[in-house]
Amino acid sequence: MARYAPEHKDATRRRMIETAGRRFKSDGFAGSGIATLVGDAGLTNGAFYSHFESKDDLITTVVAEQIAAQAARIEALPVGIASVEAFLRDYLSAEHRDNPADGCPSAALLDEISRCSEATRSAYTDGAHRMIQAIVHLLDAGDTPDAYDRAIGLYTLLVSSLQLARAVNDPALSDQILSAAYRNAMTIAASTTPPSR
Amino acid sequence: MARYAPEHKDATRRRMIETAGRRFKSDGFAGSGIATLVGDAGLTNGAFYSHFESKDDLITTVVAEQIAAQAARIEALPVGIASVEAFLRDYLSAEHRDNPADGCPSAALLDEISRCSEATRSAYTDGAHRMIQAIVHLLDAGDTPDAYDRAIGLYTLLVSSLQLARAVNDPALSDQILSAAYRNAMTIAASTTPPSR
DNA sequence: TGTACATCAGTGAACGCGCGTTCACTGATGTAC
DNA sequence: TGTACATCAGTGAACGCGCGTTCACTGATGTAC
Repeated sequence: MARYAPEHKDATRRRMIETAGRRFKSDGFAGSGIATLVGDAGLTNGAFYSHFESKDDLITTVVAEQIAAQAARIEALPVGIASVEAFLRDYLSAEHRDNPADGCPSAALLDEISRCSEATRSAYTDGAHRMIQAIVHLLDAGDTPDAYDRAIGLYTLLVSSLQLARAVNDPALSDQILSAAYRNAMTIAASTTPPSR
Repeated sequence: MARYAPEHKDATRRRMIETAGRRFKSDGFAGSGIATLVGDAGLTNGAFYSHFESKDDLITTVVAEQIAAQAARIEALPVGIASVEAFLRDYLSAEHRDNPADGCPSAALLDEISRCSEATRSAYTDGAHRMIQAIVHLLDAGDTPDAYDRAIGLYTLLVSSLQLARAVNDPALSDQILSAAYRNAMTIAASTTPPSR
């Protein structure tokens, strides 16, 4: 009865979500047109609307997917300060700064999200809760209000440091922002539990 | 010879820069069209190009103006930890969160700036240097590398906390983000110099 | 003081273009007989 | 095994619209005489 195996259309949809994630993180939501998004996935214009209701539907789907992936990455880390250090080095690397398409969705898109639809903001909010929870666990400081505050602080400090390092034109300042962020993040991470070194 | 006093056109230009600053901070660069920008200043479409070369020229002008104003606000603060505290409370207030048009340009626009022209990024970079310098002075911790790192940390922590508080849909989480930012900012501000309370 | 003129800030219609979205269609495939 | 058919993922042209930008113009004003 069905022409293609049921996985076929699903695979195309997943490919769209993946390539759109990369495109949005490089060019922003407003800067990414349907023709480009669909072309990235090797399709043409009209195919879009058999996969998504609208551009906003794609944005919401991509935001949910991207932030969940980022949270999952943190959940997969071993607990403890050594692991935090390794994560910070990776997050605050020049490579991450120079490749937004492969990187953290919050750093690339956070201030655009506040201008998005309620559906998109809800998707982001769910992801933010999960992300904060994951950082609390990573810090291994118990489920205390203080641990929450520090987790939120790490989250925001990292996101904005990457944004600022990407915004400025001066390579020396950009590098300094990344290394300052590392030290400040360690200060916050260790502001109750002392670092292991 | 001249029809109007020379201040007349200058005043219109300044009005455009001011209203465009507010509009950009609410709706983003991409989300603000020329017709709207010019309408905000009480003009019609065609008047735009006798004041600015292009939309990008306006963006660059506005970014330079906005970040300089923000830096000037910090430069005007009295030095010391009590002053830092007062500034943090103001920056991290619900009012600032809920009124992006009146607020900090970095919080509203930082991740869009990395996608702007080199001219705009240069304007922002100049402002960022000045801002960091102003925070170093405000912290009154000497011109040491450590003071620089802490100043950068405060800058990024504040910006992203406001962004995150604006992005999330959940009022309780949003409030928590602001109060967490206050504590973490104080931790960074005081990470060498202890707070006065 | 009154009139003709030059200036030029601002008007508003028009330009080509790319946007998000729609839709009649194509053609590769699995199924039925 | 071979042929006719139904399915439906994907095509590509077209839609109205708002974008950034251009330009011929208007009309309020200060100056010249």
